Amino acid sequence: MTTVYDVAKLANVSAMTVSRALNNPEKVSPQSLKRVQDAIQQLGYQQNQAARALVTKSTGIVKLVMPKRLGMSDPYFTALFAGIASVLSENRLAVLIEDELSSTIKYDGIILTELHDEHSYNELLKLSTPVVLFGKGQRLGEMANQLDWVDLNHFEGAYLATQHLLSLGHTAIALFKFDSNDSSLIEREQGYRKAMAEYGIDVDPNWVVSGLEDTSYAAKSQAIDVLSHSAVTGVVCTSDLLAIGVIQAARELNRKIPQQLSVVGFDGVGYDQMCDPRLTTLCQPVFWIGQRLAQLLIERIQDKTNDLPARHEIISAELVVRDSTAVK
Amino acid sequence: MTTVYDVAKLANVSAMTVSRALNNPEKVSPQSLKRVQDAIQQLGYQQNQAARALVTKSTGIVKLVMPKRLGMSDPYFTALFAGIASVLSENRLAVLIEDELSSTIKYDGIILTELHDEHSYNELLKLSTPVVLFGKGQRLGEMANQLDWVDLNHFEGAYLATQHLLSLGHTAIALFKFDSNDSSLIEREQGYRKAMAEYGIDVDPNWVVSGLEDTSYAAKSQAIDVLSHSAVTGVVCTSDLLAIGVIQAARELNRKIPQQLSVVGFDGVGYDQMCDPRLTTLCQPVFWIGQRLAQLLIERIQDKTNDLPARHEIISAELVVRDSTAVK
DNA sequence: TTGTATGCGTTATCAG
DNA sequence: CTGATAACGCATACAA
Repeated sequence: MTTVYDVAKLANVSAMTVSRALNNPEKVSPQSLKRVQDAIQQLGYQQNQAARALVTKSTGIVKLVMPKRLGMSDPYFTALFAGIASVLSENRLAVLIEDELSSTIKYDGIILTELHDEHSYNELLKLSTPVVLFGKGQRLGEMANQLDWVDLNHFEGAYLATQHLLSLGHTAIALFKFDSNDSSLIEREQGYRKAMAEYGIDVDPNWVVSGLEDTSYAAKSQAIDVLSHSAVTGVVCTSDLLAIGVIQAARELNRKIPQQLSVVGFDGVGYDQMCDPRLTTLCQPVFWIGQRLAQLLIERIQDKTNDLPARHEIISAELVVRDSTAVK
Repeated sequence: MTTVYDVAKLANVSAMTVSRALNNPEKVSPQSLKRVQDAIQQLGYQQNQAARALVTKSTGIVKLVMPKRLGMSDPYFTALFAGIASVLSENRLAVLIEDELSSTIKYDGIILTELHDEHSYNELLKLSTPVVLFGKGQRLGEMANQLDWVDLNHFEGAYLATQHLLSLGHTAIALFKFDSNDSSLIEREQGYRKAMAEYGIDVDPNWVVSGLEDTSYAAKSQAIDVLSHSAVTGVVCTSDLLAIGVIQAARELNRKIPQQLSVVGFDGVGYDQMCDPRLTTLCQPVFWIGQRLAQLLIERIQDKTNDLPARHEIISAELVVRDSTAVK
């Protein structure tokens, strides 16, 4: 293994100059710099991260805690990961994925996609490491506001989806919610209700279907029920999977989409692409969200002053109108 | 930060004994061991990986090179990753994901899910690190046989899928292949042809549709063409996405599934779950494949003798019969 | 601008 | 079975 000393010898400088050339090139004379760089080239020298970490107490590694349910092959988190990784690798940081907080591997910062409870939060504080949350971490209450986070504008998203159907002349609009004790779903329901209220429509309790598993089958069986027993002509779903289930139900009931029933999905990652007819959906910029998560973390890692305030970013989703919605 | 010296002082032993207690407990007297363990408990001591890595030249990190196209949110690779991570974390190894071979972070071993060419292979040899391939790495030719790999039995899979349709009385069976210069698709076609030959059926060239993008839309438009101009009653697809496209085409042509057309998918990860009717598919044990990849790598990392032969595992997929296939 | 001495926390070596 | 010492490769502090 070639070390700074090998490089130093070849470049006719001291090891220190090599180190500087690597970390603070501006503090080295152009001539020395050039000689060092040539030597590095020639020897194919690579910094030893372990030695560097030992003395700088930094690792070049960012830890990403993915939700446990990720194992169930979710395109959403794959896209999120891709966004995170893209920014991190630009900054020469590696991503380390684990499904729990504790581990023996050290890291410079951590991105949490799911913060279960106060217990996790306390562990987090013990680590005293830069951290960014995906989602408001609402279950932490006030504590979450002291941390950086990036979240989707769930309220606005559902509002836009509902307004889209309303503007097409629909009035009997159902909401299909999958089960989650995450506040994001509460906000989506609020967005739906806000839009309905603005159009002066009383929401029939039967229109709001909640507690669903997030699968097309769960949505399908519920949708068959709702569509058979009510005059609903539009459905807002909180995921594309649910929307696909509703479309399957409509097919079984011989309701044409979009002529007799309009359906809006939510997420726009993966599943919407394979729906027939093409799904109108609220498309989340998941890749971008991942990038922002990474960017905020990097800023915090690089912040020496330690007085960076907590930053909170709320990102908008965009309604992509395709073939599953039409005028009533 | 507490170090071995802190622990040593508290346990009334030397730092060396602490180190031994951690790495070779059997070489320490039971009394000392107990005192050290207690001290570790009490102080909440954690090994400094960087320092350890510096001297042992090991990192506790396994690198996983995912295909670049992963960014496109593919449930297949998410499942594969989950399998890999499960085994690795059991062995206190962390997973580091990157999309290219080179990086400054050191690692103990590497799992490659996509080996592009000889160039990559040469880089690999320079690293002289334990490596396991996902897939035969056929494009490396002979070289691949010197490496460990795990692959699916593509031939058998396609053979089983085709045989299933044949046993249901179908004779005009099409094959939908997505575009890939990977040998796995060649093998799948061979499996299809073998089954057809065994039933004494001549394959009509029009039945074999290749060069498709791996999307439901690509399959749909092609399928409309094929189904309109031939007497095909069964379709074997090389992915679930293609199968979904074929089903969409059938719907558009008013062909009932499975009464008028039987369709078999391939993969059984993610997309098959949301198909209507439920998709008969060749289900790959992707999670298990991931686990095997990790296991082989760990064995190679732990192998001191350095004379472990290259191991090659070929894993079978299982035909899961659901509602998209029926007797002719 | 450059170089020297020193230490980061751990384990290998070798002596006891 | 145990301990003293050196070394891993790099960067910080200080001196030149």
